Amino acid sequence: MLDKKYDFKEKEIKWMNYWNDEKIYEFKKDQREVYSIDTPPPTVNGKIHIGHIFSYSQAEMIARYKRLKGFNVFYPFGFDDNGLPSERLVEKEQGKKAHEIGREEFSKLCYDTTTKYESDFKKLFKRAGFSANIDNAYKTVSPSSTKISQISFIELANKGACYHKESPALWCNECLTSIAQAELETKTIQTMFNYINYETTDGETFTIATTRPELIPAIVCVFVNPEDPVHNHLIGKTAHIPVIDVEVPILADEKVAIDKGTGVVMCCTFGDQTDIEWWKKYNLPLKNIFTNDGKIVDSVKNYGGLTIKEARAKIIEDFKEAGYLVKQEELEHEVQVHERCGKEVEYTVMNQWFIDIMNQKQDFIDIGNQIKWYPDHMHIRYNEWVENIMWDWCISRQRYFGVPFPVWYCKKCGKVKLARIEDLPVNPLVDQPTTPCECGCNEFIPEKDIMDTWQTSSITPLINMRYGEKDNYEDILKPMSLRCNAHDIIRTWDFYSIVKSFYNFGAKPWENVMISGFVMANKGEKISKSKSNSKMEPFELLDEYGADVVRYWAGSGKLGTDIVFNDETFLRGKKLINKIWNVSKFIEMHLADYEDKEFNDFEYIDKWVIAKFNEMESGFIKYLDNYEMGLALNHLEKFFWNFCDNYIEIVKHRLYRPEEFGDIPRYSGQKTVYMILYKLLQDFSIFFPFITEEIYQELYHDQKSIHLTNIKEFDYDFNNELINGDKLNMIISQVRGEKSNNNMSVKTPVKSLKLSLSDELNDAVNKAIKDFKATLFLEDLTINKTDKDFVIDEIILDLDATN
RNA sequence: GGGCGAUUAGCUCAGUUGGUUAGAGCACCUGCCCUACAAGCAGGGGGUCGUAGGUUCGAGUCCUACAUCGCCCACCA
Repeated sequence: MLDKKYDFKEKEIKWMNYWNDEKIYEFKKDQREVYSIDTPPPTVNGKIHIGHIFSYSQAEMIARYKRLKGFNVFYPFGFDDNGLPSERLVEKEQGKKAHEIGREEFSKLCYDTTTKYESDFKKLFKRAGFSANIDNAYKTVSPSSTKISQISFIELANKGACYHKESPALWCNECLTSIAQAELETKTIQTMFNYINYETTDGETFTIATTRPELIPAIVCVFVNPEDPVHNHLIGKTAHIPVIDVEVPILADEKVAIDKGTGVVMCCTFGDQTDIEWWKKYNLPLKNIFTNDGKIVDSVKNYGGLTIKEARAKIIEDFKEAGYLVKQEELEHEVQVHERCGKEVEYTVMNQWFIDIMNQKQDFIDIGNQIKWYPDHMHIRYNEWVENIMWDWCISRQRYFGVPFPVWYCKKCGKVKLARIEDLPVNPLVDQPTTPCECGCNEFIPEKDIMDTWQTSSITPLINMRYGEKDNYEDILKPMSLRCNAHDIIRTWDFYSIVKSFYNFGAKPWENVMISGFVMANKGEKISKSKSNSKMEPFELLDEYGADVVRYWAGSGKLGTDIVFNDETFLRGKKLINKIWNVSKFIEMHLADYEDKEFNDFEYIDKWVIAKFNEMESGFIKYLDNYEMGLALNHLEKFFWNFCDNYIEIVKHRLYRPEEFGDIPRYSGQKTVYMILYKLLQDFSIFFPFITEEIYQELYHDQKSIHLTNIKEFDYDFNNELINGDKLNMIISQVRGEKSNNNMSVKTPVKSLKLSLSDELNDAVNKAIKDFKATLFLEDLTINKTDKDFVIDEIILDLDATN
């Protein structure tokens, strides 16, 4: 017997353990078609927020749907624990910077800390009813991931797709590492636009405008546009920069915007992207005046040793004092900052490893075109990113905790020495190459840098297929069926994965990409950036509402669309769960003597509701096939409430009173509720794995778990009853309305009802006459003919009846 | 400045390929404890579908322009 009230606290733990013990979701190769899901390994930075539940649940629902459809679902899980996010977490917890702790100890701390936080994530996802392989989660920093990551790297290097070069790169002087374009964010800052006078050596004064006067000591030339009538006569002259007392040439370039600032630009190596372009194009000298930790190098007179900000203030002061500062304007503009720390990025020139992006853009677009994107417009977003990218992918990081490059440099000739595949994984700081350099030298300098964390997380398809191992899944995971993630990492995870798949295999990594939205705390306020709000803490929500209700919220809404957190949706979910429980209790009550057997003598209303179910489920499946789990749920929910409020209200009389209606009509009702509840539970199990399991085990139990059953269409085709059954229900509804308008109970007897009906509807009413009369508490029915569907001519209520 | 999305009831949102009187939940109002459920049931009020044009027999839905909001990117001279 189902309990009077559903206690999610008790039941959810029970079924969580049951699924675990019985290995309900375990993957084993068999003859079934595989559906594989490449789910994002969460970044382990300590913060678990409701956004995790939201987008991960949506993919989880797809896993459950595909399982119900008969696929052998391969649903691995992992953690992205290497790299800067983990390092920053540890630095914060220790209150010390990595270099103060020391490389080895720091790495160990990172490993231990991430493992600790991962266990919280595992708990969370299990409690939320995730059917992924959580216990065997991979770590992107583990030896096996390291090995695969290094194999991938070596394959790229051997193909010439990956190169080592001294080149300008984006630099974060907070995190002390180079970074990639994808790791940038834009931030609006208030700054000062400074107008400063320079002079030509023949005595003409001209003005430049800059927001970054501290870069003046790095000036290498001045540019004007050759089309600029006011300034083009300066071209070819030499500019004298006061205060710092240097002379630089004045050159022409059409990229200078005449109407921006003063129309005269100084080029410093490097202040921005354009400076780098000009530096390459005109072969300009290099004046690297910043130290890696954001100070002016000592060799700069007067300013050496100052921080960038201090230098900015002092230079302005000096130019002002000398009379060269013409004016200052307040300016609000966007600057690029490092997404991990929010600090403005600089540029630096050093030896780095890069993956070729710029030469293969079209291939990346082509692969994007071979993948189906849900929703479709996210594909455009991907294309936009690829088209606008400006740098090769810098994968070197001057950090500690991550995958080491399997690389040494020959001490004698300097040549790059790659590790042999069979020797992987290697750590060049500890291990030595197993063969000498081509030049014969046996001494090597190890590569100290580690790889960008995306270099490894972009190969989750390879990690999932255990690439390079003997016992692998390459045959079933090339390509994987589905990649799912939120829209913030299209440009990183999705893009880089496509890059890697292109270089490693020359093929797409997945068939489909499903992009979920973001949870917003308020309109325009990302949850990850809002202050912690206990109302939205995942564990507290799970405690208060239970996993099924939390999943209801997560599964609502439209794919790819951001949602604002609101607790009305939780309330709605709570009501739905409660209703599922209650109607199941009702049905169980009437199945005490039920035996399932072949039966074809269904009552009219039973045929109608079976047809309604079929109609609903085909729409339901259509939504799910398009990864629209929110719309699918909505669709199912709508049917379900109608089923309870309309159909159950009709059939209950027949179920309660066989002496009045007969045993066979009662059996028809029993069979109908038995079959429909089974299918409803299956459909709902995608969203509510716990309560559906509880009811399923109590009432059906034909498999070890509802999550091992398959959905099949009803064999019955009762579509003929659809339209007139709906109309019959409209009549019932209107008569009930009449009672309600008279402030009477729905049980108020109807003394007399006069209807005019079409022939078809007349036929339907006759077939369902007993149900019809019982539902309305109708005593006397008169039917006339009409060419309309129906007209209610007269309703006489028994007004003396006590409510 | 470029790209994408959104704009529908007081609030949160549905509205499948254009087709009768535009839907749901919450909130509000009126009733109803009827042997599954008051976390419920039966009803009700409430919308010129962002603005202006256009295509069409017919537009919330298609086209054009504009406005507002959000996201991504570019813009550090």
